[in-house]
Amino acid sequence: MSGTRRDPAGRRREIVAAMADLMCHGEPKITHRRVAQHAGVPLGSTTYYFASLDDLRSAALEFLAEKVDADLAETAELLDASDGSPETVAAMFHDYLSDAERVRTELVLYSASLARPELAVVSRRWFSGLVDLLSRLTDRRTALTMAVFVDGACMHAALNDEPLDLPLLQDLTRSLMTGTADRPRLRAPEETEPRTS
Amino acid sequence: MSGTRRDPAGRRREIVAAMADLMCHGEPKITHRRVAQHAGVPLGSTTYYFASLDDLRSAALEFLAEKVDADLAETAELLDASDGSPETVAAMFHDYLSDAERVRTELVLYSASLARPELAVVSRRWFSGLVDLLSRLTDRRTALTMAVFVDGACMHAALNDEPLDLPLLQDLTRSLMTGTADRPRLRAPEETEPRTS
Amino acid sequence: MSGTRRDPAGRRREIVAAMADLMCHGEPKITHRRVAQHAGVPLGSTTYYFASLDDLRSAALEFLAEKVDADLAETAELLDASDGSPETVAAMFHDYLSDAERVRTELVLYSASLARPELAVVSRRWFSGLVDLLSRLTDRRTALTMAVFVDGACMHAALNDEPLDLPLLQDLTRSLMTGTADRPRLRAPEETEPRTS
Amino acid sequence: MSGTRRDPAGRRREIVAAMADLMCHGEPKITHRRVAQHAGVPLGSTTYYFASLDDLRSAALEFLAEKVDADLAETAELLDASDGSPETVAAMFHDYLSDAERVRTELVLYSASLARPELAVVSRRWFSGLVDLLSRLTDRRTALTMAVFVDGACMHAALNDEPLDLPLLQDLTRSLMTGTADRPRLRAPEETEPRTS
DNA sequence: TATGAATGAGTCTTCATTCAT
DNA sequence: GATGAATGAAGACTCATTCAT
Repeated sequence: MSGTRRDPAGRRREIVAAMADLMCHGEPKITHRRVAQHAGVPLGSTTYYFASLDDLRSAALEFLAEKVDADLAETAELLDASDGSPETVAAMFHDYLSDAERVRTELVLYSASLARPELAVVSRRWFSGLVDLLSRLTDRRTALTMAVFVDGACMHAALNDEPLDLPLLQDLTRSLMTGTADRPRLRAPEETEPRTS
Repeated sequence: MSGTRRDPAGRRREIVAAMADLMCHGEPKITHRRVAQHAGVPLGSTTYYFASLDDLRSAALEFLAEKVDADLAETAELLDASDGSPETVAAMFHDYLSDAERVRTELVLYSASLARPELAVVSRRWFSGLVDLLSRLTDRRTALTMAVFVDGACMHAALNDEPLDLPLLQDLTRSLMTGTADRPRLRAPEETEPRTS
Repeated sequence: MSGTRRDPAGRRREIVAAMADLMCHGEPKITHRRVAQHAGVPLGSTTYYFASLDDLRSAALEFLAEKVDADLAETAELLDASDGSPETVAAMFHDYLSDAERVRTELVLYSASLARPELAVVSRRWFSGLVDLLSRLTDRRTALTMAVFVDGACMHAALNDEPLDLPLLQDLTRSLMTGTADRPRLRAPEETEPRTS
Repeated sequence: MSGTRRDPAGRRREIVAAMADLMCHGEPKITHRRVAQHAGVPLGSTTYYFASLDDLRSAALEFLAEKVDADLAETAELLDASDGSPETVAAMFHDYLSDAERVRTELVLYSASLARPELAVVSRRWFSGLVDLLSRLTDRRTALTMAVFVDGACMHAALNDEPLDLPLLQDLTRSLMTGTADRPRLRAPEETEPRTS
């Protein structure tokens, strides 16, 4: 009955989580009232725990960054327990991209960096964390390439509400990790139009 | 009488461009006054030409979409005039990613899509336009893969204020387009700790 | 019917005057709403014309300072047209102190200087203006003394809602300006208690 | 257990003193938090000891009034122990006016009276106390005149952060108490522009 | 047509006050 | 008895929008 009240840390976290959630859903007009309502706390609480709405926003972004770190760590474990084959990696990518929430989080983090340069640090941490992770499987340069691709796949997933299909991811990882594609892909520009020449 | 005045269409466009510019720079609080100031027009103009701020915002996004289309068309021409080799394509990517403004525009368009689903159409148009473009060079599936990578590279460029380096882009395009990498990249997990040599 | 509206300067002045009036009456809690109500204008007007409540307060103090200057100038004219005798000066003091509004204004100006050192300039201008004025009648040192006394008399009048009585003012001016009192005033401390010793 | 705690009366007094101090320094926005911080006590204490902020404010003004009374009493003693000569009185005035804190206190008390008529009682008590005091040295009417002057000198000191110079005070007290100035001070208006000499 | 004065709705923020602990 | 978490009322301030000119 009273467990909920008088739990400063918990309440604070609830508010932050609510703000983060709204941000990840692209809410265009986030106000104290909206956050309070979403968190199920009275208006005053949002201002009691945070000196300004901007502070709350910062806390939420930090919160998201931690979530990203946690995801990264979790993925690292899975990776270590796996065989590290392109197929497995592709499957993990697919799983990752299937989590709409997570995918949006990344987009939010990225676009927030635009307006607030100090946030770029967080986004870059995510990115370099991913590169580090992939470096366990391949050389650093390829890991970087793969990470860039994953970012693009995130955008794509955020935009289409579904991840790229698994076979494509498999092809890509195989191609990048082994340097061997299953078939030649070059096509001359002319080829596009004419059939019979 | 001076030529600058009495050009309704021009003034309207100035306002739209100002709004678009502010949006691309991540301005957090865009108001009529801010846009008017940025465009160098009186406050009243912004409300005279647009029924609401939201209308103006929509016009700006349309404006950006057109810009994207124009970029796409321009790139298409360049591509047609080129030899279509992976190196050339990589160079074009590099050029494209070097334009910070453009790269930001894409990120803005993407994150705006999050908040306003109707915009996802615009973003998807950009993406499929890119795929169509690349399809002139390779099969549709590879083109899709490349487009995803370009999106990722855009995010990366927006975040780091500089594009990925050209060699990496070259490796990637070559790898995807020819299915041939210059060297094997797979590294077995075991390899990290050599057993018997 | 429309003369009142669309008169920016006039409306601005109304608001300033309302604020000044409230300040002079020692209103403890001056808010936008209170000023708006007192000036008979809508709430928005008070924020439209002044970037902040503090700006409005500053404008009001400037307004009061101008009023003080005007009073000073007016008094100067009266003084020039007078015979400059102590009696006349005393009478003018009495008139001055009889204006409750004016007397309060001075107190407000003084106490505002406490909280906002930049206002001390205004208060000092009033004071030195008074000294200059009195310097036309007597030496500067005596003028200073008289000005200090007038300040004290202002405080007294503000506190008691009525000026010091005329005879006292006459005695004082005569005493200071001529250096001649009508009777000796020294009384030995012992004299207070014992009658017969 | 350390002696500092468990001293309700002492803590109460600390809070009151902190409030009084803030008031005397012209703090524009006095809140519970501000007082608590200034007094070095927890926020709760300020509401625990005083039913409302207004109560606390009243207590502080009472506190200041007592301080004024104490000053008055102390001055009375000094006066009784002195020779009561104008020079001595002037020196005492000078001492009094040299205490910036005290001088501000009076101004605060006066201006507070404006907003809260019930405080005028306190201010008048100070003033009549001063008159009583000076009445031990001279007739009541002159004492009143001197008290008014001292009030003016307080304003002047508060505004300039330093008291009037001693010689001026000496001249004034001598002039008022003996009715004898060291030199004639009248200057005829004509004198400004000499006619025929 | 074009502009800026005008206004009130809505937001952030502060804070007196209450009250669980 | 003391304290700080908690909250809603209230104020400063912003600004979209309206409208007189």
